[in-house]
Amino acid sequence: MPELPEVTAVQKKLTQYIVGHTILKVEVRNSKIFHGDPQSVINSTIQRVRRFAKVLSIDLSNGFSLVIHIKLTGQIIYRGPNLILPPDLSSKVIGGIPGKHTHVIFHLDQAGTLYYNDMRRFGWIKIMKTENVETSDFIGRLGPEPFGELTQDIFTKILASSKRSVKVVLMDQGKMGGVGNIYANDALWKSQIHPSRSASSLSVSEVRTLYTSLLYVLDLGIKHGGASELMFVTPDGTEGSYQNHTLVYGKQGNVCPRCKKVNIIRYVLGGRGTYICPHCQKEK
DNA sequence: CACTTGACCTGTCCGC
DNA sequence: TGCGGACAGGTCAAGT
Repeated sequence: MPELPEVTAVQKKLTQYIVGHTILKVEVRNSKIFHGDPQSVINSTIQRVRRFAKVLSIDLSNGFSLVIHIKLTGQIIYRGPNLILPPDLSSKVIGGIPGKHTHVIFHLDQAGTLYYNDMRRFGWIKIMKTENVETSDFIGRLGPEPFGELTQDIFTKILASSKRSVKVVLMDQGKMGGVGNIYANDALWKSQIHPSRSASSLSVSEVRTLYTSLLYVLDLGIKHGGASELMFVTPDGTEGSYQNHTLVYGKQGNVCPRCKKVNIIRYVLGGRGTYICPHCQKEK
């Protein structure tokens, strides 16, 4: 699911394919997910693609930006003269490109096309002034990011200030930006910390271990190009491979890869699937 | 104010 | 074979 590593993979591919290209025409097929006047981006050139936690900002030459949150099933697919979706990945794009889940199409120069596909329509695209992106509704409220402002010291303060379960705090975008369910589960397993424990109850050494583990699994995710769960693909149709390397996420019933004594179990915490080794991760 | 739960969606999977 | 229900999880609004 699109978390920091997945959105990073999209950002890299978009940068590679669309920077320098000009938007000639915008087709909005579903106005519910598109906010702003499409006319305001016509004939502008794509300058850069930034990422804020799980959100992308495509900055244009005319002072506007396209801010995109792909949520769970959003796909940004690029097709150019020499770059089409590999046929074997068509099953990853439910409904086809363009198809019943294609909500916005950007026609670029040099015969390039950018499709926004989103089966569950949770994602959104907003047009706003580039100067307002960082203080906008969602982005302005984001907490510090791993590999960014989230130092171990700040991480320690965040956990100490909340009685909520540590997993919920890791995934709270207002506390820290970019961590979702897959990497929260894996970081906690690697740290041998039970996800339901109160964040403020962690010892100094546990917090240190968790910080290191979080950066480790996120970095591993980035190296694998993200996890292609829930139809995640990058703009050229390539998939990430972290789903084949998860530590506990989705592994219920498998023996714990560390202690090899008991099986990984799944339970629900904060309304989300949560995976632990009951032997390695004690609740108290 | 801190925190929890349900809603938003639709394709897939499972049991009957 | 078909159908109903559970499930997937990022975020927000409504609830405790």
